[in-house]
Amino acid sequence: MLNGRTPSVKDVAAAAGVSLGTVSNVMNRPEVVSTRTRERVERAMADLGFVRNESARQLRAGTSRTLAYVMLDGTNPFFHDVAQGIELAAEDADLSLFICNSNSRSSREAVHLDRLLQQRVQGILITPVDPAAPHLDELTRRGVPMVIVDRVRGADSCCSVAVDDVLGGRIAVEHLAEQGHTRVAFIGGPDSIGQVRERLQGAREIWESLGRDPEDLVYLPTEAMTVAEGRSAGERLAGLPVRRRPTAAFCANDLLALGLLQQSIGAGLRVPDDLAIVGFDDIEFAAAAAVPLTSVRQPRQELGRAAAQLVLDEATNPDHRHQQLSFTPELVARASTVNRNRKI
Amino acid sequence: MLNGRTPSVKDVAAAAGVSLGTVSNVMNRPEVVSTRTRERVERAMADLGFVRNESARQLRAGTSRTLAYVMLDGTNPFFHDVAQGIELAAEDADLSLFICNSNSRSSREAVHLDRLLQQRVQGILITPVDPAAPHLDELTRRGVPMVIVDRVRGADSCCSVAVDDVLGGRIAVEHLAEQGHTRVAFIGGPDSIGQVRERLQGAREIWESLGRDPEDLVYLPTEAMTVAEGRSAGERLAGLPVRRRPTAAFCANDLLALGLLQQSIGAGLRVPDDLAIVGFDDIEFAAAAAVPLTSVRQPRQELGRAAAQLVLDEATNPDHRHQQLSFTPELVARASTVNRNRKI
DNA sequence: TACGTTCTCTGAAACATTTCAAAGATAGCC
DNA sequence: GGCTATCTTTGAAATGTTTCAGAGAACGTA
Repeated sequence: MLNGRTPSVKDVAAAAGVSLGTVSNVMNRPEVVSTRTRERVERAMADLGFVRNESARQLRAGTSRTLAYVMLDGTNPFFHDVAQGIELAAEDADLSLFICNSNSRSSREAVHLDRLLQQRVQGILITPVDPAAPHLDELTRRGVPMVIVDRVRGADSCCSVAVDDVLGGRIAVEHLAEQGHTRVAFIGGPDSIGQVRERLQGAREIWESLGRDPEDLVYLPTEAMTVAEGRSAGERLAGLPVRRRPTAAFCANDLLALGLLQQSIGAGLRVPDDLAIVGFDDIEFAAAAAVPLTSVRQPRQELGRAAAQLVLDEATNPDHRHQQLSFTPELVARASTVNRNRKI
Repeated sequence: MLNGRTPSVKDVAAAAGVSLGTVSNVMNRPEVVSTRTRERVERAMADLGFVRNESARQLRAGTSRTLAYVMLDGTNPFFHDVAQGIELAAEDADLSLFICNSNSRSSREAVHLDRLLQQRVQGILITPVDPAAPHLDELTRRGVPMVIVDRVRGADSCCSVAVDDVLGGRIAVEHLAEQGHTRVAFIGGPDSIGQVRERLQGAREIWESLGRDPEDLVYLPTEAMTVAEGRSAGERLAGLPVRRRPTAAFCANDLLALGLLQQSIGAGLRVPDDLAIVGFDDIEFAAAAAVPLTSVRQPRQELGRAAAQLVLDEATNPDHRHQQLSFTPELVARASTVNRNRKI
């Protein structure tokens, strides 16, 4: 009767001598079926090796059991930590998580979103290439719950979860100023990235409020936020005339900072004595660097978890209101800025 | 007529004044429909904002458009590179990739597999916690194409893709011997992990074939393959009496090596002069470490790509034969073992 | 005009599940 | 035994797509 097919509820029903509806009840409302019947059905399922067909379930029920996260850059561990936070929240809600990676390409992002729409996922979490991209509006227009992660978006068109990047920039540079540095580099880019702009803004704000000369906060733009770009920024830094050369650098993320650190040590500089370095994100490899990296910590997992909760609220709560959650970053001082052998 | 529902083929058909079948043809066999009609249908789709319901498609067509990868450890960038390779191959075949993370927990792995079975994915790629786990047999018994990545499995029960770990162990230790080291540590564990055993075996083989005393190859077992365990192994290493203390360490992966590197430098050792270090995997952060890490490179993306091709072959080719692909690892020598200021 | 070919299009059946009104069984009570 | 209330089970309808046999139209040819 089965001839090789994978068994369906119908087969289970036949084997257990009950109707389709009863088998469905055993799966979805076990409390309404008598213990005896339930056991017989469960037995039949096990014997036949029945596995529920999720497509059919979803088609009829109209609702999927998955969330999706479209991450921006798979090579940055930061996003994996965010994903891990989402995964934990999804697990609690008994949902699966679909992880996609746009690799900073807007076209790839659009392809992923289209497919997720086809899958009718319950909600989409995304760290977009460009928060203003029209394909994001498309989602909200369709009514798909969406939360922007680690970016913000104008108006209250959707929920978002981020860290106060201006504050992050302030505390990083404040820390460097406290360590006695009078000329500081800001490394990051391209400045189409909102975070870069805001971290720089925070850096400038605190710098000026400390009464320092704006000229002494040197902006070294990069093409991307990668280790390789960090190294190249290090070379440019080394190329500056000594009088103009900063004694400390604030990098817009940890990958840049690690690249800078590597290049500097390779060039014979002592960190932090010749060059102090602050990163951003506090990824695991920051602490594990040979000179452990001072960094502005974002609560990565917490970010993901909060985002997941917002998207679930939007999906299930009829009087959901969009929120823009902002977390507070925190400075983690390590050896790349603080020299233990020197009293400050 | 739509009252808020998301539009279906039926709505498109009505709007374009054609039948259901024609709309379906426009999507799946555009060549059989006349240009005029096709354009009218496409117009209607765009106007209504039609998005195909993947569940219904899959239910009827009986086949999904997704592959899945169950990775072992989301904190190790190695697996993300493998995933990236799979993703590229999937993209070529116009499939989506579902990435799950078992976090080295067998129970979590089983949950993911069960869900993937429900989704009727086309094939499963997996780096299993335990290649002998019965829930893997279950998959093959059900006829779901499966490929083991970075592990091997007895017999020819399924395809697998891996690197020759014994060889990897040999070339790592051979390199250290060439650099003049006469006492070497092997750091890795637990030895329930096949890789650890094989890399150690390779190390021992070459060591003995070079006529060295087995006593001089010191095995320092670890609890896990993490940065933290690498640091702790460093402490144990430092605790050995000087006469017994190795001057070089071969770590079973790069995370261990990075931890060891960090601990060693923190303790004032010079790398490689006081301690040379070789890692395994050649993750991106290996090259980016402050003392760039010598490592045994696995072709990570290639591994993923090959695995995806095997699983697709199994899914589509009726006379598919299981294969055990083995890639050749390659030593990448960097500053953690080779001192530029010293002639060898 | 009649006929065969080729090109388009149609509409009903099938996929595996959930849902729900209603039927049936069981038990308690007078 | 008859009645009601409660607990179980049933079976048909519905979900949105693909498939496919066959109906129609258009066209060239004899």
